[in-house]
Amino acid sequence: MKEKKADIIAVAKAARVSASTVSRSFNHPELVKAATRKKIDAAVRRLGYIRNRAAQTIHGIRGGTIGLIVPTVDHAIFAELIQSFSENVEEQGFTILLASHGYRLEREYAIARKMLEHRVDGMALIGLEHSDDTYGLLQQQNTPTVLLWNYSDDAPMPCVGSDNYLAGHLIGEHVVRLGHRSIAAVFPPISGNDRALQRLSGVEDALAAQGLKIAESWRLETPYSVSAAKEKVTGLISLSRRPTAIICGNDVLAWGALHALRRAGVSVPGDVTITGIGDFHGSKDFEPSLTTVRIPARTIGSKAARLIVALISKEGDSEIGELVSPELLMRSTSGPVR
Amino acid sequence: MKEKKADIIAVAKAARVSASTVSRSFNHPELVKAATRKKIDAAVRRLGYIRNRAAQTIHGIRGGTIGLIVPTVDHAIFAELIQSFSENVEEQGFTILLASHGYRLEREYAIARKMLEHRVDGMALIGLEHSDDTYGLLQQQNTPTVLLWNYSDDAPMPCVGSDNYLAGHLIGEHVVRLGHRSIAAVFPPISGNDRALQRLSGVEDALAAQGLKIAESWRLETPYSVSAAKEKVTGLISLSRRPTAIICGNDVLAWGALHALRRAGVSVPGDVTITGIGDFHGSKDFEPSLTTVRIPARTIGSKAARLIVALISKEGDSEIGELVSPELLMRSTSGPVR
DNA sequence: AATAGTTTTGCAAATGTTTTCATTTTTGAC
DNA sequence: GTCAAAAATGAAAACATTTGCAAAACTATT
Repeated sequence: MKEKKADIIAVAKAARVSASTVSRSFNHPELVKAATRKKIDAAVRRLGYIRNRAAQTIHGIRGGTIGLIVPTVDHAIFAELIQSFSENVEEQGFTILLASHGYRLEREYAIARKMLEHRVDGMALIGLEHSDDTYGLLQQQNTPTVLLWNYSDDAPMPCVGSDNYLAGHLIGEHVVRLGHRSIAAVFPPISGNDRALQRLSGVEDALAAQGLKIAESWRLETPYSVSAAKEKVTGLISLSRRPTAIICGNDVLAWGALHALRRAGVSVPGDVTITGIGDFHGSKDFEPSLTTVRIPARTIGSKAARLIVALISKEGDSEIGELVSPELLMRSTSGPVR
Repeated sequence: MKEKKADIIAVAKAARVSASTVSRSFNHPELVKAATRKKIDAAVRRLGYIRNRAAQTIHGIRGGTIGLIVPTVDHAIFAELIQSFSENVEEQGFTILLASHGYRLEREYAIARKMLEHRVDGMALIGLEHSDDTYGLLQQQNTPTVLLWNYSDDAPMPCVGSDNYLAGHLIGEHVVRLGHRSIAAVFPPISGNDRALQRLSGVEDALAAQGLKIAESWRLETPYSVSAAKEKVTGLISLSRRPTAIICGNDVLAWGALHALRRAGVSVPGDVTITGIGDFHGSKDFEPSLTTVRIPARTIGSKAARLIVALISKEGDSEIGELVSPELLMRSTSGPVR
């Protein structure tokens, strides 16, 4: 265990060539004679040599890492996005450096800094809402960056995502069009979460267009979890006056609502309409299947991956991002008010 | 945009000290006079300097990264584990380098190699089943490594996880104890997935202890998804002879089964008993609530984080890992055969 | 005001690579 | 068998840091 790990010089000695040749054999194999390459490969194998990326990064060579900062990994919503993004980025030879900030924007700044210390080739953040420090840092270091999940024309950086305001608007419109007037909303906390805020605004505006408004007592805020939503909704429907529709900020909350109603023996959509946003895995196959707005996480992930790689390699800041539209999916949990 | 990024020498010049002092001010602040430190900090801020970890890694200094390779991020099961692991590891100042291999063990080897090139301080892998190459590589480089999710006394490396065989056994036992004799199983593909294999063996052994066996036609293999499971189970219950219990390899599959039965109007647990394994978010609040075996992902994540950090800092390979026991949770989807 | 400690700093070497440029070796044509 | 051109290799400088050691600058003591 004492013998230090092999470095390029050890390999060179073992193969009876110079270090330069070994280096070349790795980075520009076409410049070294096949026979020599073979000797080197053998030596590499024999010594268990593993090149040191850190040492090459020092020469301004790209390290092949992309920093990805998410609020949390543990949401169906992000898990799918992360998977798709990382899959696509790995295909291009990059590895991702992942961290989560738990919806605390100062943490995000600290993490971004640390990733920059590691000299990531690019960065990806969730949402458009970030501290000025974070934006400043990224701009000043001019690190290729993409903003995921949300799209806006006047975002300060290239972004790939959906229009969350529109998503909210679509679902709000759908619900009022069904004739609902007594409408409740169940949303996650909106601080540090522009996605949720925009969805809610979209819903509110859609209702307002018909002169409707969500009563204060029907506007529930709950953490992202089936269990919290179920509890809140159970409380909601035990009230004397009960809404005929409950618009949920995302599918997980809608699942919670659905379970609450089932438990209480309230029929969906007969008595109450439930809607989600997101179209997560499982929503389509829920019984009854969930009416929601599709926000295609996989598509966003892969487009974002393509964009960041382009940004990194071409240094062309021409690209401004991409909007992938949300789509209303009318399924079985929504129906006309009776 | 043309001016190259500030390096330590630029900072030194700006602060009118030597590079060594700047370096010290970062790494051993107690060795430099407060006033000097202040000058340096000011210069750092003014120039927007960000230290280059790559350059220090070269000096054998720990880079503060831990490689984490998972089959996929996009499973409730792993999302929770990853979140917990990364959270805890970040608290200790580490960042994780994440990649997924999609259940292909050769990919895992390639990824591990790449992470080693990045000189990660430690590695974490899912499960105990890995290619010999991977094990060899890690051993030979003697990189601190922990195996997550699965625990076995005679694992070749420290592991933190649950006993998946036992989990399967517990649920199998529970089901036969309820009097079921016609039992079906719905499991994910077991290739490259020792967790699933062990669970299945546990179930089978528990049944075998009572002389029971799962009929070939009742042994369903489905990808990890609500929708696939729902479809398979829908097929299963349309058969002329129908099982009285369906044991699912994990909670997601159980959800699919539950939806299938609901759809078909089959009562649970009246007509059919359903069980899961995992106790994912949402299983408790499902209606009816899912009988399953709890495998505490968060606990595993945090214990593993603690272990890998200990391994990295102390180099003490004393630690051998930790078993966190699975626990049977009898809820509402299982009942006596009628 | 001189001395002995102590605290701060700077110099230079070291780290593991890549790359430029020069040198050596090989090849092909005559 | 020569010679020029082409191909392959090596030497040394460069990259952004850290660190051991020695020098310089302070403090405290007399």
